[in-house]
Formats: sequence, C-alpha cells, structure tokens
Amino acid sequence: MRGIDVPTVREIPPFTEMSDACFEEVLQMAYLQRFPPQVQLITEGDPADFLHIVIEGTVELFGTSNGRETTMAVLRPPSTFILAAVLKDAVYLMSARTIDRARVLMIPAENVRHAMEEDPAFARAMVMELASGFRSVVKTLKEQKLRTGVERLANYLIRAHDQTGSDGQVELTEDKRTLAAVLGMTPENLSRAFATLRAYGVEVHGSTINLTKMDDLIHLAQPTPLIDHRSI
Amino acid sequence: MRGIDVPTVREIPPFTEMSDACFEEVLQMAYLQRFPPQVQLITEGDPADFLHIVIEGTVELFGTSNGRETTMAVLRPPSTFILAAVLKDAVYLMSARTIDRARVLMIPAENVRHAMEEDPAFARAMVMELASGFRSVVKTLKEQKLRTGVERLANYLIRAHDQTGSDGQVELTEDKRTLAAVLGMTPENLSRAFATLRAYGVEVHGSTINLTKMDDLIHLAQPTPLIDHRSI
DNA sequence: CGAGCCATTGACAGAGGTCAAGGCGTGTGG
DNA sequence: CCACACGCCTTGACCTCTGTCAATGGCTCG
Repeated sequence: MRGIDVPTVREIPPFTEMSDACFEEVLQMAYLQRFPPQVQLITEGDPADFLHIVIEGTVELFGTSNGRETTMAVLRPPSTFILAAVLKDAVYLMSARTIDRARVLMIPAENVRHAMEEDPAFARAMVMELASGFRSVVKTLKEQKLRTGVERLANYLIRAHDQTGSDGQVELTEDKRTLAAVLGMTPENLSRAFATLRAYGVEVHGSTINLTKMDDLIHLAQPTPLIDHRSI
Repeated sequence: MRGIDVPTVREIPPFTEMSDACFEEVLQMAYLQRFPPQVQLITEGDPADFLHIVIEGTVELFGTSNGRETTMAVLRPPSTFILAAVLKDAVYLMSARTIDRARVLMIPAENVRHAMEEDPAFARAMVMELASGFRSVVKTLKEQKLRTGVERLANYLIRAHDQTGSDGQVELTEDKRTLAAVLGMTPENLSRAFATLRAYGVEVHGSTINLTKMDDLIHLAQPTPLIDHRSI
C-alpha cells in the first residue's frame, strides 16, 4: 500500500469488520492518493479498474451525453463509489472529479472481488453499501421527477437545517454554482428559487441562510422520509 | 410453497445456481400468486416483508409525493424488485402495481437474507442482480436529466428496433398511455413527440411504427451504450 | 347503436434554460 | 492606498419544453 495511514482506513465502514488477513491483502495493492480541486478521477465508458473511496474532501459524480452534462451526486467521506461497476466488471456509467482538495483510496477491482469471496463480513458490508447506494439513486430520481426546482431547494435547506444546529440558520457547505448542480438546475435558476423562497422566510446573506418561517417553508416543501431521509 | 411450478422457478436466474437444499428451504415459505391487472402489490413506506419476482406479465414501479405520481420502471419477467429494501430490512421506497395479468413469486425477506448467508452462489446471484438494478436506475436518471422527451422516445424506438427484427418496423408492446409513463411524460406529450418525429421518418399506424429514415433518427437521438445498452 | 375509453390536437400556463448586462467582493499590481 | 481586473452572483428578457384543460374523432365492447 502506498501513502496509507492504516489505522484511519481501518475505521472506515467497509473495513471495520474485515478479517486482518483480508484487510492486509486488500491494502497490499491499494493506493491512497491526494488530488487538487477540479481533477477528473474517472471517465464514463472506461473499464472499472479500481474501487474508489473518498477519505477526505469532496467528489462530484457526473454524467454526459449529447454535449450536455449533469451532476449525479456529490460525495463526502466516507463514501464508496462505482461499486456496482467493479462488481459487474463493467465500464463506469459516470465520471468523477474532485471539487475540493481530496484524498481518495483506490483498490484494484480484482482485489475487491477476491476479498468478497474470502471474507463474508466484508462481503456483507459491501452488499449493504451497494443497497444503500441503490436507495440513494432511487431517492434522487424520485426527487428529480416529483419536485420542482423551488421544492428541491426548500427540502435541501430543511435537511441541512436538521442535520446541523437546527437553530434557524444554515451555512452552505458549497458555493452556489455547485449547489445548483446538486439540485439539478442552473445557477441563474437557483438565484430565482432563492428569491421565490423569500416569501417563505428564507433570507440569504452570502453563504449564510436564515430560516425565519420554518412552518411556512415545510408547508411548501412537503418533506417525506421516503425521499429526504438520508440513510434509510 | 403454494401454487408453484417448481421446474419453472428453478430456471429463473437467481435460482439456477442455488444448492438444492437452499432452494427447497427458500421455496418452503414462498408464495406464487396470480394478480389481475391494475392491482397494487406494495405501497411505499411499508416494511419490506417479501422479495418479489415477476414470473409472468408486467409490473409497474412508481413513486408518489405531494399528490404527484411518477413511473420509475416497468418490469417484465424475470425481474426481481425491491431487493435493496429486503437486504437493508427497510421500508419500500416505491410502490408497485400490475399492468397486465401477472404472476409474482413472493419470498419472505427473512428467508432471502438467510439463504444468502448459507449459499454463496445464491448470494453472488443476488449481488449481481442488485448491481444490475443499481446501474439501471443510474441509466434512467441520466436519461431523465440529459434528454428531452422527444429524444427519449427516439432512443426508445431505436432500442426496440434493435431488440426485435431490425427490419424497419417496431411493434409497441404496451399501450401509449403506459409508454408515456415509461418515458416520463404525459400521453398528450407523447403524441406530440411522435408528431415531431414524423420529420425523422417515424410513421405511426396504431401500435405499429415504421422507421423509414434510421440514419436521421439516430442522428437526432444520439444513442449511447452508457444509457441505452440494457444489461451492461 | 350507444357508452366509454383512448389517442390526438389546439390553446394556454408554468417551469426551466439561455443569453446578456450589471453589481459586488476579492485580490493583485501600480 | 488606489485602480483595475476577475470571478461569482444576481437580474431581466426571451424562448423551449412540458403539463393542464378542453374538445374532437375513432375504436371497442356491451
């Protein structure tokens, strides 16, 4: 293994319950690499040679077709990505690039598949990871098809609010350009969506957002655990 | 097992490589049920008690929120659905209803998870199924976000054409109302999309479609294996 | 033959993208 | 210290895509 802080990696979900022998073997051929912002890590259509795990920083998954581009997900640690492609020994369906400076652990696909054969606990963890990923994409698709842009923004703010202080204030963790991509709209449209939400007590001061009429906002957003509850 | 034609079930992908003992045990508690058209099989938000496998007929997965509804997928045999919810012992994220008359095999979630622990071949088949499902949803999301309605229809016709005779003729396997749902648009919009495609050699005669200018149609549709290739 | 469903078409409205212009803050260089 | 340039965000005008509502025509089935 190259450049790896072993104890840190050992605490990341897919590895916590792994046998020592398999852990050793998997890390044997793995890389831990640092990347500057805006570096493309993988390209859709390429064979899936490595399983990727975000250890630090932020990574964006995106898709392209017909000259258009769309953000599929934004990942923060600890997140595994392109697991399905690795298991099926297929090509990547999405591309990935860093947003922040980031550290990414890369494990050869071969070793991942082998470790799953050998170590039932690791296999179970990977299956759970895959199932969670599946459900995430389903929620994203539901959100995309069932909500307007304004509603997606409102629900995003409510989620961010619940996950942090819940004190009526939200600090955006990404610039608005990126937030627009996450929410599946253009930056211009995001500005308009914020303007629309002013009537629902959403006050924008740079990257700080105050929510002064939570009841009104929730009434507009209609959050549901079947879309908004991350990790269910 | 109740009402099950054992040899038939044995030939369905997840069961082909299963050990006899596990196969017996799984089927022990399973139901094979017949349903008339338009019957709701599962409801989003309910706990995932059974893994479902479509043996015959057509099943639609759909999602609801805020009084709106959207089709997530249309399944034909042999298709497993809601596998992720079963593995995570979570609630359904989608609802399901029959379109046709259908036969569905239902296996208690408990037994599925137990069989995966006991039978590595079955576990592997289930993981492959889950990974394939994941990639399907990703493709659906990409198609939804990157293509207009007209483009989605054009690509659907090209896929249908390639999968059947490839003789310039396509026979629609569902009524247009359902096709519109599959493509994520209203029936009115589907009609207009067909009208738009007339200029690209698409001639509609009831449920028979003639494609007389494949080159033009392909040029418009810009198909890509990373969205359109089913089972990659 | 009539009821009812489906598909089609037209008119309209809303959501969202594109293009262009301008404001504001930050940082750099004179 | 100020001037300028650059990037990001915002705003306005406009257009496309899509959904909604309503009316019509065709088909099937009782």
